[in-house]
Amino acid sequence: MKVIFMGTPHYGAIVLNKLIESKHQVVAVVCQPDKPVGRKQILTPPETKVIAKEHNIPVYQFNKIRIDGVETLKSIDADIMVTAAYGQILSQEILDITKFGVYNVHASVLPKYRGSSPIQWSLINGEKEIGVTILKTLAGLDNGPILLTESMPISDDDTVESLMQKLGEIGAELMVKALDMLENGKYELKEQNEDEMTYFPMLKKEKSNIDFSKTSREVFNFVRGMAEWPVAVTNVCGNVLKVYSATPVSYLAEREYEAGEVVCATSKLGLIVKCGEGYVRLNDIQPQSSKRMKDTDFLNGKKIPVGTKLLDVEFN
RNA sequence: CGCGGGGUGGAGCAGCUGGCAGCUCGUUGGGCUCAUAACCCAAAGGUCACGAGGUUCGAAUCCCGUCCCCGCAA
Repeated sequence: MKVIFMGTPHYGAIVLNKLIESKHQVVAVVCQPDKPVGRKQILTPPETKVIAKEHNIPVYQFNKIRIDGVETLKSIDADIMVTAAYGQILSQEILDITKFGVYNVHASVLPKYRGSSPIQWSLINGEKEIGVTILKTLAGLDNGPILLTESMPISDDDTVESLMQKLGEIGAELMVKALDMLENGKYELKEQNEDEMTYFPMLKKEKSNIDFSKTSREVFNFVRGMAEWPVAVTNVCGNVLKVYSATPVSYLAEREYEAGEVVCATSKLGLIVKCGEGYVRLNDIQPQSSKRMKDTDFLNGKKIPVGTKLLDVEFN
């Protein structure tokens, strides 16, 4: 089949690579415009664009696809459109352009975890399983009928990054399979059960404060779910501390501590904080105006008194 | 010229109202302990980002220029 691929970041790139390897033909790649990255604001092309160029596939980058993309897409001779983390909402007009319409790879077992950050939310909520769904895109949000689903367990070692990689690979295979099925006409679309639907919004920086009144396990999950972006934060003596990793630890405290109080801060043991239940060690952190480092390194240069209360960071 | 922080032994930092380069950790060697997230002793390791720059009797510290790193904002 002739496929128009729409996707932007790494997760999409995994799928794109697989499609290119398959017997199907990727006739065009659509991705978000190049974005200025970093302090230097260097224009950086999305990963999918780079791959497309390597394979001499035409690339299209629309500012607003529903407005400036329609005519172009219509002019491309394709059977189907495939989306994988594209980053823009498609209009009904676009959904109708190709014979088979649009199919999407979503990183959850729908109808659970609709929304843009299923991997992150699955981690934050402490799910034991996650998966990939191939669905037909309708006008609504991740609500189309399901073609294929595959689930996999989440382990304590998993991070947003590792899951993205694994799910990207699973999703890539499923998508190729889906294209085969569609081409052969042997497939069945199953409507989603709206009663079982759950939806989670985009993550926000304003909601990145760690709530230490939760259990150490919940803090651990929150931190790893946020680790890629926007990164969990807490306020240490007036300074923002980004936390990339917090692991539950057992600790013998000399006295009772409140949730959010520093229980131990030595360069041997690390930075240990009391939670609503149990303790966590903030072992991979980034102090304000500084680089990412281990807690033990941080404590070599900075002394934090035991009993210091970690507060919320205020965002303006 | 978006705003701000910073470049000091392997790591993280202090020193910056000029005057012998310091702290915590790591490393190496030795000691103690049934044992340790423990402790004791000793050692190695730095042209203080760069500039045959400026000021000075003297600069890590003050001035000038350059480069690099980081946070915020996007």
